Amino acid sequence: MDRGKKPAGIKDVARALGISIATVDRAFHDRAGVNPKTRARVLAMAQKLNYRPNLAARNLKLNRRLSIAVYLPEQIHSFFTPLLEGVRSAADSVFGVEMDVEYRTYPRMGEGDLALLESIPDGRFDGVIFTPGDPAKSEPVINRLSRSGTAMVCVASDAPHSERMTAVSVDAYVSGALAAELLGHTIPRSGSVAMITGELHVLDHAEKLRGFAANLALLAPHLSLLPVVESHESPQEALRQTRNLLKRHPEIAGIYVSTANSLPVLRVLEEQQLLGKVQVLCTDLFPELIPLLEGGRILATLYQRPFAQGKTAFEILLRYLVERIRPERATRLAPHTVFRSNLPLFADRVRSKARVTSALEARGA
Amino acid sequence: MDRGKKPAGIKDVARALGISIATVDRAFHDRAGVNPKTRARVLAMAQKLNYRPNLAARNLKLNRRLSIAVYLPEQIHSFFTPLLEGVRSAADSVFGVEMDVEYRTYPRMGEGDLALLESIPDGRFDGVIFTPGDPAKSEPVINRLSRSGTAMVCVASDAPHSERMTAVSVDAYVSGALAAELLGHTIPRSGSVAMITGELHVLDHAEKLRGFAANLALLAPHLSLLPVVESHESPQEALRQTRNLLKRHPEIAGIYVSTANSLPVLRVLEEQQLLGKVQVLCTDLFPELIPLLEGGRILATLYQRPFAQGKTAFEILLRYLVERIRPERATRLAPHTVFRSNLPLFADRVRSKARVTSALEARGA
DNA sequence: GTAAATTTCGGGAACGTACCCGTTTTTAGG
DNA sequence: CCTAAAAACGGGTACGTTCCCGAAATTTAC
Repeated sequence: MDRGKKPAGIKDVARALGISIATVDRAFHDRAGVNPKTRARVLAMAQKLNYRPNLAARNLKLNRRLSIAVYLPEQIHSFFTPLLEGVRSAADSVFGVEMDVEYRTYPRMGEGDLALLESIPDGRFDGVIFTPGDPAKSEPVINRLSRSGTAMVCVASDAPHSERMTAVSVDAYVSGALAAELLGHTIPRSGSVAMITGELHVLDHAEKLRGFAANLALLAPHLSLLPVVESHESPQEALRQTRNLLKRHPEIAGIYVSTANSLPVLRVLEEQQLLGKVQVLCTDLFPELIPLLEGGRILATLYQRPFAQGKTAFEILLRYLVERIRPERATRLAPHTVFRSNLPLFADRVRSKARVTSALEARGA
Repeated sequence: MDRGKKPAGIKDVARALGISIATVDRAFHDRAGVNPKTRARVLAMAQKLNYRPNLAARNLKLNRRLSIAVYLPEQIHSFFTPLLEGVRSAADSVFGVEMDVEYRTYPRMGEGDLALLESIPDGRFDGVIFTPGDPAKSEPVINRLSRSGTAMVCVASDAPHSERMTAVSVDAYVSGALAAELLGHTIPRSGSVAMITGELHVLDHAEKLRGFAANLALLAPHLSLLPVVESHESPQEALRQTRNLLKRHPEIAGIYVSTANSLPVLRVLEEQQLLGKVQVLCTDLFPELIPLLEGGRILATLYQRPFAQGKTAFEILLRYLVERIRPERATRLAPHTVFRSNLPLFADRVRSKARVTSALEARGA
């Protein structure tokens, strides 16, 4: 069906003024070689006739191809797989823009990401979506590429002091704050709570701690915060530290695990028969967590919506590349609080774990 | 920047086989007049050369224009304004597809929506996004338009027994379930809770009740559910009913208001000095709710994410119109649980209330 | 005043695809 | 084996835009 009068094209404007198409084109694009008066007349007529450039024709003629790189870690699988799917989903639903997307992965954050970024020559890509492992060390590369005109988009993590164009992530402070408020609401009597995190020198984790501590004091004054436990994302370390924590504070009323690596902590709680007695808040969602939520063994998990992060990052990047609309310095998504009752809405996507392939791919769109 | 080798075009395939472009085109489109063997060779070569149709060229040649209607109520303002913004946002970020979008609004659900739909001639639009007021009464129009080839997309509400293509809304059952679980977690002692809804013959509200009742029994057996209160979306009725409720059950421990029209209920609670003592859960987010959440007077609100609903609905519709990808029968979004601590992430969008204009608009994209 | 330099403009090709129309090849029928 | 009909295929144009190149108009220089 193609009802609806088509808006005026460049040749309609030319005909209305009795001038050539070439001149109208020059006027529209502020190119040299057109009399200022003529230009004014053209613009006025364009306005009057409601001129709309036919983007299909423009793209065809210009034949511009966007070149985009997506470099992500494979670990943590349950997080970066859906994130990548989000990027793909957004990339797949682009029509009318020719582009090549190069997907690459590396084992885990901090292992090879820097080398991968550094291998990008100036001007090779129009945009790069990536997760900065060590923000400080990444800065030089990010700045170099940014200055060479490559739009750098951080996702899941951030390098705020670099010259990246924008960053998409979940608001970490709010995650921490939410955890504090939830524990405050669900632990009626006074008691003490603990936070188990990954590495505090990772910005996100530090932010979560800030949010947690501040809001615990504010919204749950009956709860006291024990010293933070850093697991350094190591299962052994997490096991040891958690056992230590529980030995020294057997009366603990709540635990907030602010990293997705929560399984070791949960195992210790399980073996000490504390699951269900201690209020536990986790981070992110993966298959092992589902039965625990369903059984009410843990209160909730703060889902960082990797799919939405990937999708959003790509949309923002594309919008900039096509329309030169500069995004905000950062986009902070709201985490989803997943309880037992709303779990079914999230569990489906998590259960179907697609594999991350390290292949080099390209697609047109 | 336009690095990246362009994929094979139709003429590359033709040249590789030593045949004409026209024949390749016929083969690709299953048109008559091509030898089956030739067709097979063409398809094989296309595969081998990684043929990708240039959508810009195709669109230019076909010159198809999509015609889309978006018919929404103005009331409830705080909900449908962002919903419309979501639609607009999605429509604005479409490149390479020429389309006309006709936005129209009517005062409130049930007032004029049916007439508006009925006024659409067969084949006038490729797709329609709308909110069915009375599902049963809307069915005939929806079916007529659907059969005539118009993709009908329900948003915010649904007409599940009609032949609409798909529907986008928040999962109402889960909303109710979530409310039950939250009250269960935050009310430690046994007590009774009430649900105040709009109209139970509206599918959404009935679903919320189902979810609430079922999960209250399951997850919060210490709470008993009082008879449901129907406010019929009338402020006077809501005031009267709420006063009545509180008089008969002064010991009430929690209230779940499952309609966005929660202000009358809150006013009664305020005047009886119960705000902060009774756990209150609301629905949706509007300016008046913000200070109440900030002050901890109400526990949380179940935000139905109108912006996301609008955006999603448009994306799904466009995807179908362009790529003929049929969506699921329905898309159920997860409501956001907005507490005091994560309120800032939502409050901004709510505070800036853009006006809904009833103008007829068109835009190219 | 004329020639040269400069500005302003128009003609026309090309981007990759779809499709009309005319030409060639194959098949059927006697 | 010839003819006619049908099937298979190729040439060429158009979609709306961009942009090169050359022509025309205008300004500048002497």
